[in-house]
Amino acid sequence: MVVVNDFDFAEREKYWQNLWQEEGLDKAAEDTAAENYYALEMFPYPSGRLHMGHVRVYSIGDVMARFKRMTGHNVLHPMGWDAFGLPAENAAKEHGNIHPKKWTWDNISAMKEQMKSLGLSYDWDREVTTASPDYYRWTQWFFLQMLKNDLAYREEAAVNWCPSCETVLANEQVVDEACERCETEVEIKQLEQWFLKITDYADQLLDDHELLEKWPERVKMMQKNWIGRSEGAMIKFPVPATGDELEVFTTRPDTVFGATYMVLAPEHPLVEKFMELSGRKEELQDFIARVKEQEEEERTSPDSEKIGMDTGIKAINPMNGEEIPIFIANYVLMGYGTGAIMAVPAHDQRDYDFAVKYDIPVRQVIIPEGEEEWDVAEKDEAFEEYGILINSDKYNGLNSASAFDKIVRDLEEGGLGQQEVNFRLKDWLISRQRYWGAPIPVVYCDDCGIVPVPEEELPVELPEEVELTPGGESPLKKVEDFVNTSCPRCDRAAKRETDTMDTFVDSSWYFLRYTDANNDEDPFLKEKVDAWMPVDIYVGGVEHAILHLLYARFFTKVARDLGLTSADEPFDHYLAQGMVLKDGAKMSKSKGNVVDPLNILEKYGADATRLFILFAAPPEKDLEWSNKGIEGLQRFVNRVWRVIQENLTEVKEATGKVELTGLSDAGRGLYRKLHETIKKVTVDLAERQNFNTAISALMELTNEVYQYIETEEELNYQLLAEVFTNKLLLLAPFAPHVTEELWQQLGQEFSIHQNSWPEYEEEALARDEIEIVIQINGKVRDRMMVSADSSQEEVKEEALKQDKVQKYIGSDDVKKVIVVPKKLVNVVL
RNA sequence: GCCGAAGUGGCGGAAUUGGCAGACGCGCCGGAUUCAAAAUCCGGUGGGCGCGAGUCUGUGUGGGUUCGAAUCCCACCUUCGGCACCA
Repeated sequence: MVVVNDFDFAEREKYWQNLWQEEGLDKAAEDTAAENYYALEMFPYPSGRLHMGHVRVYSIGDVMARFKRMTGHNVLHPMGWDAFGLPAENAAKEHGNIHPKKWTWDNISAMKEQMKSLGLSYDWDREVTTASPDYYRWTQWFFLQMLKNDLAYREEAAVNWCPSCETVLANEQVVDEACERCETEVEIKQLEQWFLKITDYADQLLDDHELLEKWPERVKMMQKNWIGRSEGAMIKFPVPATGDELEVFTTRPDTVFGATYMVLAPEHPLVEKFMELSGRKEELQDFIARVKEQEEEERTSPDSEKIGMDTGIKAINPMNGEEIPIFIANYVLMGYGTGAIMAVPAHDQRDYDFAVKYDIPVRQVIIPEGEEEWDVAEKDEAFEEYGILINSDKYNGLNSASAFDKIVRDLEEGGLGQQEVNFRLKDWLISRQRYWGAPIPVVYCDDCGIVPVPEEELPVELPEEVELTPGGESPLKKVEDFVNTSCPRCDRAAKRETDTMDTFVDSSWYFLRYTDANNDEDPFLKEKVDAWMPVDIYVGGVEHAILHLLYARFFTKVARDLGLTSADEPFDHYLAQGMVLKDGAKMSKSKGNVVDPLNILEKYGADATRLFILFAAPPEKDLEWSNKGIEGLQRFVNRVWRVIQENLTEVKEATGKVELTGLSDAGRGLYRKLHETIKKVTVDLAERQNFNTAISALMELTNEVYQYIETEEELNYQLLAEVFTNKLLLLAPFAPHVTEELWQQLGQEFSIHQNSWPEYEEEALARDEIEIVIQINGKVRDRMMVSADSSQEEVKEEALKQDKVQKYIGSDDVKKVIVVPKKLVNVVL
């Protein structure tokens, strides 16, 4: 027996990584006849250290990229850096004099090295860094295009303020009233800020989910909930006392005859005017102050008590001319609809509770359709379903749906309302009072107002000399050289915008830039972007389901409407990969359960690490890290290695193609297993992205090779040569280093990664005899071998002849026999 | 409250179209090798009863459809995720 050493991953992995890089194996070609394939993983924030979550996403993406290269595709597999953001500023503050720029670039080079040591096959010629002026120049350019097309605007609004990050946040970045980054509770402030009009695209973002067949349903559902489309009507209620018209949004115009009062949110613009007229100004002021003191959470919880106060002012119901009181109450929010409602206590439980409390009339206008009866007064509960109209004048007897249409039509004719769709989604607040971001390229001129920086003057570069002191304003405000400029329009002294852009803006278009990453004339050429877009597979964490993925979809649609690309959607297939857990919890410093990939790579090597993280769970599920588990995969690598070492000389000498007819039974079995494995791994990669089952199939094949070698008297080295080379090809996307090494040892030409993916032979899969399971009354009782071409009738008869079957039948009657071809026979007694 | 996903051995997971439940790996048990160990190789491993051939039982719970259900239907429980006084 030959004594062999295990694969020396520490030395050989590095060797191959360098060689691949020198040979430029991973570069995407352009204008080839091959079909393009764009494999992308969410680019990281350059924190300086890779974590296990990174190892997982990038391993998944790399397998897909390598697999597609082998199946003859021209693959674009780029990487870059989401390099703007707060951690760089915080690090600068904490570690004294490190400039965010230096910190960021140092981290990038460190992480790049770590990625290389994982054997990831990126085309580094297309690397993008969002914090680099030649990238953010185009981020600013995008902003200017949006400004030009009324998709960017500045407005005063109630916004979320994170006191710890000292900046405003978009709604998407607030989770449970706290900052998504630092979990500090946000404050609501009235401030003037920059917004992007994502609401203009609300309908498209919703409707085009239909195009996204290869997206997880739950992600589309989350976006759907977030966008929150509801159909209804805008109705105007005249207020004779002031001459105003009070606009409300309702999804139930069919219940308009049941409106017995109106409610304004305390922040509603008409509140002030109504208070003056009410004659009870002070009481109302006290009340509003009380509501505003309530914590946001308390105020917006469905369980909290509804409180309100009558203003004494009346509105007129436009449908029946009835005069109804206007209340101010805590349960109506300024942030949704118009901040005012028509209250229909009989058909809305909240209004019902309020009406009972304040002794307001309840008028039922809908009754259930059909048998059921529902009297609101009797049940002491609102009836919220659709039904048949009553007490509604000429609309009586109609069902809700047709009453909805008729009432809306009549309102429209009278100029008193119209059909309307309302969204929960709000415009995207993108300005940030931070230094380390792309400056918003506008100038404020006393005479000309807001003036965009001319495109040829881009980028508006971030000044390097800056003092990062706290204060709640952009640090750029204090950089006089930056702030003081001249107006591009009138040339008089003017001031620059000092806010920078949300980093999610940077990441909303980076996948477009990769397609033409080094273009310094344009963000990208249309022909290049169209050659690659949409991304064929996009891999990343589901924590971005709403944030990044919604913004990226929005940007792509804007780019399309600007004529920059033909793509409607950025990502054809989104693979939402699960988290990497340790001891059942997300790895975190505070829990002390962090496993550092660098230690793991050092101890087990890149191949074993990649294999384990792909094997331990299907990609979309959370994965429990296990040090024992990775040892198992290292064992597998060495099993593959060892069996080839032990037979290397003979296998290298064996030439020629295996002849099916010349094989022994055991050889035939191994040959079949090889082709079954080719089929299985191909389907798992191409159709299911189930890397775990693909790897287990390769383990089975390896086990079978060991079986064959142990049991077969005279080894067929030709067969083994064919099994080994094909197995290495199948394993290459998962474990690129050890397969390359073995490939070379077998005397094959560099590089295995430039070889074609193996194809299975139908005839190798064929069997002369197949095993048939025999069930009696659905329970497995026996099995038998039959010739593969037996007819159903023959199988049935053969089954009934079996001793065991006869024993079970005994004296009973056989009622029925079910034959499933090539699988089983079920005898029903 | 509304919407969605999931629940399978000691553990991670497999079963792709309604057809042998538990592939593969971890762990554990046994054997070979060794002076001994590590490593490696081989075998066993859902639970109950049985010396055994066997046999009963088993995919969150309870029903149902079917010759046959982890898979389909109904009801429920649990966990996770999204939205939530949204008018």
